[in-house]
Amino acid sequence: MAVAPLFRPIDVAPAYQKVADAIEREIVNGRIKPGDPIGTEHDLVRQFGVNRSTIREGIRVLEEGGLIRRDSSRRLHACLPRYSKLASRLSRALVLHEVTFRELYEASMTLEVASIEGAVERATEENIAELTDNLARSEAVVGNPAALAECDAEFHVLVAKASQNRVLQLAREPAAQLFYPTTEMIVTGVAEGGPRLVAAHRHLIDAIRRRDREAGVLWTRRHLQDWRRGFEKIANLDRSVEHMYMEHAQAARRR
Amino acid sequence: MAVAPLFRPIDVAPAYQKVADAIEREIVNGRIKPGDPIGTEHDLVRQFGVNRSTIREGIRVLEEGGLIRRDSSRRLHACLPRYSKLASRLSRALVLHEVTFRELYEASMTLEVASIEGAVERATEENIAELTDNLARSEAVVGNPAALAECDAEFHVLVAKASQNRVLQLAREPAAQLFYPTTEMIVTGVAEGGPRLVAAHRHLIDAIRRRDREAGVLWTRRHLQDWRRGFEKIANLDRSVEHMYMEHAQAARRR
DNA sequence: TACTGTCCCTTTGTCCGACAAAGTTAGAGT
DNA sequence: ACTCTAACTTTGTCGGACAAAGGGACAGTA
Repeated sequence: MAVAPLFRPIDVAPAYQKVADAIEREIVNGRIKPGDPIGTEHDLVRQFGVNRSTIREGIRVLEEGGLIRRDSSRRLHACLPRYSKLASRLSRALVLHEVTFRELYEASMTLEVASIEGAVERATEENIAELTDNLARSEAVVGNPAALAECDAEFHVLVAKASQNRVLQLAREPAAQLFYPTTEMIVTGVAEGGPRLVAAHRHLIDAIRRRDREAGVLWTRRHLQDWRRGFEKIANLDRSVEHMYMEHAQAARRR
Repeated sequence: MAVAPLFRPIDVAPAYQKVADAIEREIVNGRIKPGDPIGTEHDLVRQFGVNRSTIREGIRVLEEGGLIRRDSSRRLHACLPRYSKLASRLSRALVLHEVTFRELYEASMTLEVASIEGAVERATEENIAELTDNLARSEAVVGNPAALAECDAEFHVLVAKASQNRVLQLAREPAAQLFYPTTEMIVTGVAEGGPRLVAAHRHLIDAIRRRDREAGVLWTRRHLQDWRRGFEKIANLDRSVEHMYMEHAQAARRR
């Protein structure tokens, strides 16, 4: 029998962690604003009184977390974590957890419907212009699966943006990133896939413009069901997301 | 006019980045399985042929990304990125982007309803047992706002888990983490808040047990509307999520 | 047998000093 | 006012060093 727990484990974070935490605190609580320069490594050495190696380890942590970046000249400054970078972390996690396309499909059905509802309600003229521009570019590349898949991904990002809800925008992204590569495969394999995809986008923009919620939801559902039907022609919905998809995510993260 | 592109930009990533990428690739494509040891820093020095400082910077990157961890004896091994850790990154990003409680509320309404729908459809006996256990603990601490808020957060995690949809589980978490601190404030400030919260949970478990989708959705909506009413008594829904909430996220991440 | 204390080896966290490459700044020259 | 060059600074990497903590083996003790 173990003794009754009398003490909690004490917290002795290593120095590099403390450095990272200290800088993170300043950024998160707003004393350092996005864009503000953090000093040079040498500055930080002086301020924290630790070795440059230690500082550098701390910096790596923050850089990976997206809280600081190095600009063109490699100087450090604070920045707002980019959704797409965070989302690709999540996508990676989903791959490692071997989620199935069925889970992806189900969750996306919810998330994309919520996006379109928000977009129908609150899209601005500028949002609609962006969507229209995207549609024009999609129509131009309807015969090119890779380019069309990219346009499709962008289209749905724009819809989410038009919803003016950043929580939703962020929540849908990881699943959407995993969809992207399959879209290319489907458009390649299913002859009428490309035109149907573009037609759905047209109807969605139209629904947003007319503030027609029913139509928006309907066409989002159809659009996703199209994806599903196409997917089931080439693979099983219960298969787990494959490792190959990570290439895309990795490339995207680097940007 | 630019000359025809003859060369692709060559990859000049720093060495620590290449180290991190190389290890990441092995983990993501499955050659290193979660739990497998990575070897000591010295091993990696030998394998990659770079200095230990460089290896360590690469390790920090992977550690922060959640792909590798150090066990009790500080040895490195691969691991599955934990949802809660990733989610707290996202929560932090949402705070920095100054999202409003309205966005949080709207997105959660969608995500929590989807969770309960999944749970009603697919909850296992074990899921229900966990929820019931949570309910019992909630009832025991109904007079203690902090403890009750924690139980509430856990309850909704369990509902999402019962949906058997890990994409949904992950998508809802960031928003949920930002809710948590307000729940405590509300239960503290609104007298009947605690009992109503527990009652809603009871109805939700009941709906799951009876596979009654309508009831599940209804009570989830009510539960969230209760939160909203409570929140509006103490603050404006259009206020941005405050920096103070990061303390919670930070503490959670450390675990 | 079960527990304790000890010695040794490994590993990590941190430090120091160094240097090449790339970027920045200031000054010279036109 | 503009360009070119020569310092100077900063980053990325390296080699080597050491204290502290963990793990293992081994002996001593109750």
